[in-house]
Amino acid sequence: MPDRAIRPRKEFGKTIAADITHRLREEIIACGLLPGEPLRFDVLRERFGASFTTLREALTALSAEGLVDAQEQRGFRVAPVSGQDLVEVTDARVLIDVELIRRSIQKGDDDWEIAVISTLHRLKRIEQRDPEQALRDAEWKIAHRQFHQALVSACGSATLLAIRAELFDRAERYRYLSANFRPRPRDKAGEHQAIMQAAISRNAEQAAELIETHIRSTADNVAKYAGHLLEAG
Amino acid sequence: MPDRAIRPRKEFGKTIAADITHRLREEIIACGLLPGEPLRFDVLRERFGASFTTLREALTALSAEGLVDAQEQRGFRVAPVSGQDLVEVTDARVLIDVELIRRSIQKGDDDWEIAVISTLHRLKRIEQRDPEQALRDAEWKIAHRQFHQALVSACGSATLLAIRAELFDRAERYRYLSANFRPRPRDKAGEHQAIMQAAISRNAEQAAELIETHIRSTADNVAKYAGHLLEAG
DNA sequence: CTCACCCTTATTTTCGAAAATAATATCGTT
DNA sequence: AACGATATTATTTTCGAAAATAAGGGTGAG
Repeated sequence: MPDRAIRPRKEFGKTIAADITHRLREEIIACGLLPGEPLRFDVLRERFGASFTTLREALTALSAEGLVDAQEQRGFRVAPVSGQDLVEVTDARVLIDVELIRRSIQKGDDDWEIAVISTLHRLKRIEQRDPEQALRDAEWKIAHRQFHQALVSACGSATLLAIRAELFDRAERYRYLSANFRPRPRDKAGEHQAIMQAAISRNAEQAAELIETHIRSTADNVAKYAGHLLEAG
Repeated sequence: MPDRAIRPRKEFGKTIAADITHRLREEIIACGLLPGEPLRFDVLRERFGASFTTLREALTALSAEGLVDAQEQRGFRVAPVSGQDLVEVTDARVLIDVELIRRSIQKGDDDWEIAVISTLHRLKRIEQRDPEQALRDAEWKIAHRQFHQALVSACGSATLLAIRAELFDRAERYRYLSANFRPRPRDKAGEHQAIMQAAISRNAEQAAELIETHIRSTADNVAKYAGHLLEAG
């Protein structure tokens, strides 16, 4: 494996640019890079071991996703957060997720049901197995994302799924941002269970209602306990 | 104006990359670059007079907008078209535009009404003034875009407006693609007039219905008269 | 004749130097 | 001291050469 020696870092994607895009996205979502923080090339160059132009390509891609803010001739910075933005992202997510879960419930086949059930199962196992938080969080967040992804995966529109994925990422960043300030959520396990049951029993109206409540209550929680972070910038 | 001599091409945006992104977007939408066509750097370099990396940045941005297809290690090509994609874009547009026009009707102030009325007025003037087609088309398309933009501009969500704009561009490309094959549309002027009236009189339900019909009938027309172009790619 | 392999060519991808621009500090004038 | 103009520094942006990768072509073994 001589490649490994020559170019150690290329875990995701075939090109370095795609890899860096992926790593930067993860860091921004997890607030390892804080909202509003300037993204200077010198710093990024050292941190990610890539050249100006490769970094520039990654930042341009993330700019289109709404995670990075490009200020022409004055560089890039992590996209700032705000109460207004949180409201917009939440509203857009409700609009799209509600529609997509309706379509998935209408079109979903056996494989879809299996995906919904198994991703929820994994999520619950993680919640039960390890009441610790540190290790749990990363794994839980992946499982959580996959469950919600599975719910809408049968909607039939790659276009809307791509838009949904971007909005999910933007919302996830707010959850990370507020994670240290808000208490553990009330009964998320119960909510997920109810959503799964409504979906599998093909009760579109109930599933739509539950999803909307789920998304909005999470956002409300963020706003309630991290409101002080949303207007400073 | 010494800048002009040193760097002739920078009409849009402050950076060359932003300018090229803009010009490439226009050409792809207008099908000056055809769906599926490979975008080789040698060719683009000569055509746009920019370097590899600058072009790469532009292509990356357009890739995120769905107008360019990035194939890792194998370059870029104009995003292909298909019947499935047309259906998805149309569906997504209906979902979002219908919602945004409802919100605009609820929130729109005097300035919004003025924008709707005046953009429609301009559109009608162009239609009446110059029954020629060649010159009309470019101008008409701009006015048409601005009218539809005005209708939803008061919705209050920059997030959803950005998503809407991307979908509009993708749909516009299909209209260009089919322009040479389909007859002049039936009564677009009448449809626009009706939409404006419903909006101004704050009849949200009627406006929503008219917009949906408007979007779907345009897409149907494209599929009907340019169907043969949609599966070759 | 077919297929796998290596070699050659075409193309993309990455890099760091150099140019362009913005930010900051310095200085002279009022 | 306050202000504006100018020089200095910091940072971004652009470029084309060089490295990496894919595509194409030919050769020989089976």
